[in-house]
Order: sequence, then structure tokens, then C-alpha cells
Amino acid sequence: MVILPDGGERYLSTPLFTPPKKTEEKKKQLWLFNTRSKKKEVFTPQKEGQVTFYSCGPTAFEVANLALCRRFIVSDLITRTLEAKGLAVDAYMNFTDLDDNTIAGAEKAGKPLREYTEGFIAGFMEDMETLGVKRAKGYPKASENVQAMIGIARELMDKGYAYEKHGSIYFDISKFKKYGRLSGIDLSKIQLGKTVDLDDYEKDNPRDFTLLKRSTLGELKKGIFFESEWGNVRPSWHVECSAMATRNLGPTMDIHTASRNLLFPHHENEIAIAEALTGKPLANYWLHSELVLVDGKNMSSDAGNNVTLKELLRRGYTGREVRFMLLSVHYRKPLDFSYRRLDTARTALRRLDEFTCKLNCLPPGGRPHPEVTAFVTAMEEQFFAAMDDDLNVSKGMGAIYNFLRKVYPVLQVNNLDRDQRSYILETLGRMNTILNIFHLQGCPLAPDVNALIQRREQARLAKDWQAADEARAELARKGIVVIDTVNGPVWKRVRDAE
RNA sequence: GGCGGCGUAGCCAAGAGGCUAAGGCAGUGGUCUGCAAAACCAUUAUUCAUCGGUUCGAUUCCGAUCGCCGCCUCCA
Repeated sequence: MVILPDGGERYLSTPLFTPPKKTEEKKKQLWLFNTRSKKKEVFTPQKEGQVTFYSCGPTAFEVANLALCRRFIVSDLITRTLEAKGLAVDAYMNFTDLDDNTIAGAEKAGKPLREYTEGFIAGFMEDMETLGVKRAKGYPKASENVQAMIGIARELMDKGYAYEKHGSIYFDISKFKKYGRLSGIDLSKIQLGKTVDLDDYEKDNPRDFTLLKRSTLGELKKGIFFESEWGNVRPSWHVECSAMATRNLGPTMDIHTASRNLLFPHHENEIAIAEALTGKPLANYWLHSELVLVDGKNMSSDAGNNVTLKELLRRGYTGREVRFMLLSVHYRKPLDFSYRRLDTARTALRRLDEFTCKLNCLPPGGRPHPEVTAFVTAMEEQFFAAMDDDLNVSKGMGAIYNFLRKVYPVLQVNNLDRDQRSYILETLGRMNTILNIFHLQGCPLAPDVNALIQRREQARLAKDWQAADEARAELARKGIVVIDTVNGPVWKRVRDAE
């Protein structure tokens, strides 16, 4: 329930506050696009009030690029939206620290595997922090769950879903009838060997995938191997995710998410492994975010058009600006990255900051505006309705900008009282639990800064422009910009650290 | 070849069978201002890739065409 600063008598009679109960309930449901059904579905967790959530994590062998960042910002968006609805989210995200890439990378870097991957994991966590991504409950690592993976292979062998060949264990796709349902792939029409050098494998059927890979000589020498009844092996990516997801969240999780490019074959294989064992769906809702492009082409290190978050930070952009840019396109649409786009996000964000800053700096003594409270309520309603509609951030931002346009002129002439001001800030705060892009904290005036601002004001009153400009220059040296408004000066930091 | 997706103003981006096709950025005009910077206000698509069809009515549904993107069991 909304707390109305003036007691709300005036507004309680408006239609905003008297919607029929039923439609209100209906509106509050969260609709998510489920890849499995290719439709928006009402989200209902298995256990009331609780959500189990798994997100395919990064491989610890390269610095996170924007495509990866987007994936986790979307997963953060989902988590935060669920939490804003009062649900407790059990979120897990894995680290793939044991696979061809990490082993090859460590080899090339001349480092022990663990030391090599730990470096990337630490860098990744740093990136998530700068992007304002909430921490998951757990971050399982593939290398620390190998016994469970070997156990899965054993069980699949027992159930007749897997076979051994030359020391490697493969999953027999022909035994799993539901294979391909999530991605809608028709195995008989697939072009074999399109991206795989089939000569490297000894599978019965090229469509089968690896569960455990026989260790190579090089791996044995480095101690990267795990003993099993079939000899020394290491697990494949697919069995890793399957094991870590079910181990932490049970046979069926509410939501499994990652980006589109993992849909096939990875998620299909993950499902085959898990469901062959349990007979239960691996996840009730599959959510896939779209890719990040550069000039219309998929961003990847292979394509040579990689842009990392760290590179953007080096260029002076903030994590917040990157987050805002990545958030501003619907998650199921590709996002074409460009610096122009990032600059646009920066400008838009600056305008939002300007608003909250002015709101915070507003001198007391304003008079209540008759319509503002209704504007705020409308914005909040529209915003959360947009989020409930498959996380439509663009639409939600539209509600915010519309609000801004109505309220700015009011703010401009200080026609807001204290209660209205805090009502706006509280509402933005609620929306910010999802967006995490607003700067809502007040402008605490450091005494020396305050003194300078006062000195400048005195000088301006006395029309001593030279002294006024000196004070402004002094403030600039401290990284403070003063903006003169009809309500007096407003100040802000040139660059907010975050 | 198979599967999936996209094409809305200079750029970005929502939308949905019929109410003025949200909003952002840039542009233009104005207000404010000692200067400066910023900000605020106003304004910018007879039209939604093209061509057909369904319909009283489609940009929204269906079909075709053109263009672009992703995936097709290396790895992630």
C-alpha cells in the first residue's frame, strides 16, 4: 500500500485507488516468456513465496565482454523483479573452470589451472559488482563437483542412456525421446559436422555428446584428471551444468536462464542428462536473453569484435552507465553495441541524475502541488505493470520519463512540499530495487564545499563576478559543479564514482 | 539445407486489430542566466521493409518477396 503524504483523502476517491479486486490481482501477476512454450506464461513457483533460480555462469578463461555482462544483468533483472514481488530467490550461478578452454588457456599462460581460473573468477566478480548485479546464494565450481558428475555418468550407464568408448563416456541421444523439444530442433535435419570436426570423436552417432572425456597425455602430466572406473577422465560442460544445477536446487528448478546461444546444444543436453535420470523437468521456466552485437554481428572473441567491461571502464564510462545501456533494450531482442549508444545512455542517465539531485537539493518551504501525488502513483503503477509484462524495461522507463516531464516544471518553481518530495524519492527507491540505476541519496554538503557555495552566492549578490568565478573554480577543483537555478544553487559531483 | 528471430522517424526504442504510433538521444525554436554550463518548455512518422490476402477496419493476423541476425553437438 502506498503511503500518501497528506493523508490521501483527495486521492482515495480517484479511480487509481479503487480498482476492482479481481483485475488488481490479475495485474499483479508476473508474465514471463518461456522458451519451452514460446509464449508468455504467468509465473508460478513450485513453493509459494520461494523461487529456485539457476543461471549458466561464465567460463573462467577470458575477461567478461558485454554479451556476458548482458546475460548476467538480465539474470539480475529477473531476480530483482521476483524479489520486488516479495519472493525469496535461491539463486545459483556456476563457474566453468574445467574444460578445454580453461585447460588450454592455463597451458598457454604457463600457470596451474586453478591459479589461472581463480584470476578470471575474481575479475568476473569484480565486474558484477561494478554492474550492480546482486550476489547469488552460491557459486558452484565445476572442478569442485566432479564426483557428482562421475556419479551421473555411472547412473546414466546403468539406465542405458550412456555408453563407453575408448575410455570416454557418451550420451546416447537416440534413447532420450524428448530430445530437441526445448529448442525445436529436428535431429534428422541437422547438418552434421557443420561446426564440429567429427574426426576428433569416436562416438557411435555423431549426434551423441560427451559426458566424460578421456584425459589426454598432456592433462595427465599436469595432474588434470579424475580417476574413475573407466580410467582417468574429466567431465564435459553439459554434465557439469546439469550436476551443479540439480545438486543445489533439486531435480526441478523454477527458472533456468542464460543467453540464446546456449539454447542448443547446451540446454538441450543439460535437459537430456537431468531428465533421463529423474524423469522430471529440469526447469519449469526457461528464460533466454538475446545477444550483444557489434555492427550487426555477434560479439565474441572469435569474431574479434569483443568489447569488455574493463575496456569501457578504462575509457571512463561507469558500470552504472553500462548497466543502463544494457538494460534499456528488451532482453529478448539483440542489442547492437556502439559508443554512440553508450553516450546516449550516459546523457539520459545524466538527466535522471539531474532530477534526483535537484529534488534532494530542494530548499524547504515549497507548497504542495495538487497533482503530483497522483503523477507519482501513476508512474509506479505503470512501471511495475511494465515489469510484470515480461520485464519490459523500455516501457517502464517510458513511465518514468513521462513523469519527469510532468513534474519538472513543478520542481522548477519549487512547488513541492517536503512530503511530496519524499514520496517521489521513496517511489523511485522502490523502482530502483529493480533497476539499480538511480542515485537517490541526498547531497550531503561537506562543510568546505558549503562554505564555497555560500561565498559564491555572497559574491554574486554583491555583483563581484571575479570573486564568484574564483569560488566556482575552486569548487571545480574539488570536482563539484554548481548549477544556478531560480531556487538557488544546486551542486553535484562532476563524476560519480559508481 | 533445417530451426528460430528481427526490419517502426536522423539514431535508439516501446506498442498493439480500431482511441493522438509511448519514450530516449540528436536537431530546430523559445524561456531562464553576470558569465558559464546545465536545465526547463515547445516542436520533429498521414505512417510502421515491399507486395498481396483476411477484416467494416492491420503497422499489429495470414502468405509471399527482399534485407539482416543467431543456432545446427569443437569450446563456452
